[in-house]
Amino acid sequence: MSGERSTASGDAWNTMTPAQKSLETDAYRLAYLSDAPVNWCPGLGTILANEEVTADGRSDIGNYPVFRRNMRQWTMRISLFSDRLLEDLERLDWPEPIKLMQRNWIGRSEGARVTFSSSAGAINVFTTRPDTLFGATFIVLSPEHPLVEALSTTEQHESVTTYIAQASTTTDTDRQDDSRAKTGVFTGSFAVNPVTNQPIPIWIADYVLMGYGTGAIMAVPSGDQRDFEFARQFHLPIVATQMPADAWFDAHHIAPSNDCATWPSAFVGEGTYVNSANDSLSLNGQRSISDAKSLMNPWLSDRNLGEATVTYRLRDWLFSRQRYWGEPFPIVYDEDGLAHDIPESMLPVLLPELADFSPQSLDPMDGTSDPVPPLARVTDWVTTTLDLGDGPRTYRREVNVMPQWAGSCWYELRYLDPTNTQFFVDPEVEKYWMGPSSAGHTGGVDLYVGGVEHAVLHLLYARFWHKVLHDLGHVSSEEPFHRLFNQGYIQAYAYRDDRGQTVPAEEVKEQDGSFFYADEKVHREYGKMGKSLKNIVTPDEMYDEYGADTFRLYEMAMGPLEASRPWNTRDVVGMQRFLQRLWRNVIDEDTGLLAVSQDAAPEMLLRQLHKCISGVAADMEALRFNTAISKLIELNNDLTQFVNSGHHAPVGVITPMAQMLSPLCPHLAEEIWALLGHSTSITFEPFPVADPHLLASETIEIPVQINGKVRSRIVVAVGMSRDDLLAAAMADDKVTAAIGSATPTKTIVVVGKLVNFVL
RNA sequence: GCCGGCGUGGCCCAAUUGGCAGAGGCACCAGGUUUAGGACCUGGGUGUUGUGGGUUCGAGUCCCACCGCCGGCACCA
Repeated sequence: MSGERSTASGDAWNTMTPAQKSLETDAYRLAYLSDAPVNWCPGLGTILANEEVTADGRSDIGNYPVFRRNMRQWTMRISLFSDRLLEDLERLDWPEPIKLMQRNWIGRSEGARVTFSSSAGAINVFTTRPDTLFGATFIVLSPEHPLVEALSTTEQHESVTTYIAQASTTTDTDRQDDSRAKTGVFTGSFAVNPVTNQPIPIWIADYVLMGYGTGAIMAVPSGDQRDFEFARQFHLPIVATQMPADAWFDAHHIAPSNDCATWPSAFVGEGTYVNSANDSLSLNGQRSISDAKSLMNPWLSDRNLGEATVTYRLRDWLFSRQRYWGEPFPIVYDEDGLAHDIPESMLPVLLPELADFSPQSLDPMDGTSDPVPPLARVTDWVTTTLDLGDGPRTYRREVNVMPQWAGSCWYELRYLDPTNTQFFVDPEVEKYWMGPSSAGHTGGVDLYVGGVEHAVLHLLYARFWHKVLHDLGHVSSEEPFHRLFNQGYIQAYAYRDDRGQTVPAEEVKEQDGSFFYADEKVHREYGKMGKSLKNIVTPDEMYDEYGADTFRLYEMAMGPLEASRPWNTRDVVGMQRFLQRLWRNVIDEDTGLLAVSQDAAPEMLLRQLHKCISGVAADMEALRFNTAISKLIELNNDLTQFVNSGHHAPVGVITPMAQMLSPLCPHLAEEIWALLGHSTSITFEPFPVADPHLLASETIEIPVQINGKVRSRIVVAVGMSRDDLLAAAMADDKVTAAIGSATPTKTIVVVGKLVNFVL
């Protein structure tokens, strides 16, 4: 392959104007200027990426309304990576739910593009069910579809215009309310169904979205519930192409019939094909969808009427923001408006210093306002004179900035080599830390702990970015984060007033089981701690009152890392008490001096220590910090009893304790370490190793059950054989009393665990 | 509506993965002590493991159905 390609227009490259050339190359760029519908959020004063807009059409941050507007903006061609982003999920050690969320967001859908002819030219539709084409009895276009105007007949023009206007003011929330009745209007024109050659009416309706597929569908009411509802609503023909199984008819309490007039709903599933034949193609009698598709698709492509194709839900990434805080684009425009990238020697482009960098304040509800980036106000920065190779000329700087995600797409790489002035990361350094560990391994950071809320934001963007860097040869790894661990949410009570507004949770007072905010009664709910619910407890408050070690310990101890769990400030004190007990075991509070003993610890305490080491080591490995902490508290409680009975804490116990505690409460552990006389940081000390001899005990208590209920316990030697264990159990008084004269029908002996007699 | 996660003492949570329901923290109770009245010491476990079935000698754990809470997606052709 030479890499040569023809231009989109077919013109020869050297005959094209700079503007035409720029347009041509932009079609291949990963970052390109696009004039397309964007998400305009006046409440934030900026546009947003699709991923930053919630399902009900509001901003992910701040919960402001978002409006669809056409604007010229920088866009990243992430959609080009759809398949790789999807496939490589298989190779990642990530929680299944996150993978699923990314799969859903990418939304790969296999189907076919089918061409219908019409008076206004070809109409392309996307369908996942080309096998049902014989049942396509009408076409539905999105109200925003470019052919709508040309297809509207004179008689229908007025109702079409009215409908379009109405659809444009319908909010996304209303449009997605599936309990809403189907709406739509007839355009007056007809298209030809390519397999039946029959004219079918062309309608417009807002249940067809311009942003997905081609913005046009072939409606098969017998096989699609939405199309079915629409056909019933507007009395359009419904033709069955598959005969449902008898069970389907039974479930709907109707007699089997391929006359859809009696059907209560569309049929989706495998069924024998009917009514699906023309002179050169017959699906009749076929039983599987995939077989029918494999007959239909070649028939269509042989006649240039369609082809198998793949559609994605993932759209390109809207990359401009109208804010001050963000990386400026290294782009300037010449007097013709053409974009030029700033050469490496002139990088980085720095933000100008501003006294006022606040975003413009706009009415959050006014979708007609325009975004004005703060940088546009800095006229002497915007206009600049540069020599880009053809002498000093005046240029206009790009005034949009990059979104916050731009930096989080590669910070993990920069962390590897933060002082390097030649490369963003030295290739050897990247290879060492993040390179693939074996053939087929994706590479990436070994463990990444983060919240689920980044599932289709940061975690998708960073993967895309990393693949671009990989393709360009800058990194050896194919993925940024090989293993992902999702910590749970911290949850807390939140309160709303009668208008549905959240009120600051810390100012709410409880009285007789009801809750009040400034004398107004409010309603309690429960959810993720965060700004939107105004139920945040800031770490700063915790540091002030309890210190960072206590705060850290509490957060780790309150439950499994991956579980969401409620914050409870009054529980925090427990961790502080633990640290204080530990401190008093090491330090004489009256003198402030170290009070540890060089004497060997008694065997009992040593055994407890090594049991603790063994357990904590395993817990740490599995990220079970909550159980690790409980084991350390247990050991410290044992130590407390020893100290309170007139001893000093043995240094042989305190030293490994400090080492184990260092990752959990680093400040206190470091302090103890220094007091023990060490001159280097505890951070670099190894984790203690348990002594197997001190872990093994000589005897063990075994429960003895009669019919599965514990009736006695016997103490036996560790490793006692099956026969001896059974004999020991039968010799127990309580057991013989319980069995009496009966003969056990069955005896279960699990060595080292239990004995069970079934009577 | 669909998908995922979770339901264990008053509360947050453990339970060696099918084997004695209880490790740790909060709260509570009793006693002790004190310069300690939200930070001391000692002792105390308060239960139909969400509900109903099933498998098993044995179920918090596995299977089925349902209920509740949390999160995600939702006219995606």
